[in-house]
Amino acid sequence: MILGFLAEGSLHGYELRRKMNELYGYAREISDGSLYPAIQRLIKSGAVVQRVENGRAAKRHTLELTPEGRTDLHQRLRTASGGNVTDLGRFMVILAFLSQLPDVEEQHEVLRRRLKFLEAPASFFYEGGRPLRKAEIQDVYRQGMLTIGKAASRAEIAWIRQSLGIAAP
Amino acid sequence: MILGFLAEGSLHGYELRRKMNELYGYAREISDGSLYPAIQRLIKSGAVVQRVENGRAAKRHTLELTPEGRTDLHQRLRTASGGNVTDLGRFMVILAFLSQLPDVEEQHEVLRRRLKFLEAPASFFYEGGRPLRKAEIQDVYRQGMLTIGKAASRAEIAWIRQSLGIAAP
DNA sequence: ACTAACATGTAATCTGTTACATGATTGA
DNA sequence: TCAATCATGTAACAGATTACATGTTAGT
Repeated sequence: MILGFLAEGSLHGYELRRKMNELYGYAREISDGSLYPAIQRLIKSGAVVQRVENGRAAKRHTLELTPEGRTDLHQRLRTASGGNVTDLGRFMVILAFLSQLPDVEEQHEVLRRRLKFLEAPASFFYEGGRPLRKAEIQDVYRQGMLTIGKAASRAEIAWIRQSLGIAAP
Repeated sequence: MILGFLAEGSLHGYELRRKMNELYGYAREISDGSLYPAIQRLIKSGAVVQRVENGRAAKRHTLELTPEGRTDLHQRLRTASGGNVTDLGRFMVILAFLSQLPDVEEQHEVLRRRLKFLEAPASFFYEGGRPLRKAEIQDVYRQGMLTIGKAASRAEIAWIRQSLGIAAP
């Protein structure tokens, strides 16, 4: 997220935190204690440079992405896998910055990985390795989980197919 | 999750991990290094007791929920808030065990908190504190985020309203 | 004068991740 | 006999959370 937002333009930490909280805060609030150490790690790795602005009385550290930082971002987007693809919240973060990947074919490759996950038979509950279907579950809230998951999945599959230019089967 | 699964019956760690991975593994894989220390913390807090089974050659520790553990689970479900309500993945875990709450009115109160969140105007991107609508966003993938989010939200609102016995507005 | 928002950090503690470490059982 | 699965843990390291710590600016 830090690399993604900085790829759109230089920011200082406070603005960055606000944007990060808007994008992801519904899932997990970004606190000072996690943001500033994360920025320091990126500075240490050479992905970000910090310039202290003198224009204001209050010290204000403008953060700028280096060419290495941009390469790092591209690599992270290109190789998105695991939870970054299967968890909706984390995939949304990938989606928010996917346009930063210069090659459209690489963008589509990421979408295809998400599509593959969505199209695989899945449940939250299994019996002998086999995903349980709604009719096999007694609990109303667990039935609801499948109802909700199915609706979300259908909508997303339709959108991805359309984005990739694939006809609905 | 540990308290929830143990509320349905005693299990040993390995089975517990499998069930946890089925329910939540799409988002984050449960590893031994996080599960076993978590179990030890629950034993220390008195929520869980461990009985070593002698029936098998391989040592097998059956985990059982104590009455205090059950009270703990109920309290966690009853007071679910923040990310546990706003993050879909975490809310799903709440939903999976919500029937464990003895009072139906308390179950509904949790659903109402989720409904309130879903019905509030929200986006992933804001301008001057105001959520941006799809038409105001240029990036196709960010438009997709809103498309997906809206569809998922609509389906979930409909299901919760139906569960609560509220007519569609 | 006071409050909210702006602005940046550190310290102690807790938790998660990854790799290591061990051993039994079951089926090919 | 070999591999997969069952079964339980620890150790080193990385990262997150919470509280602490400080100071400015703009509006009422």
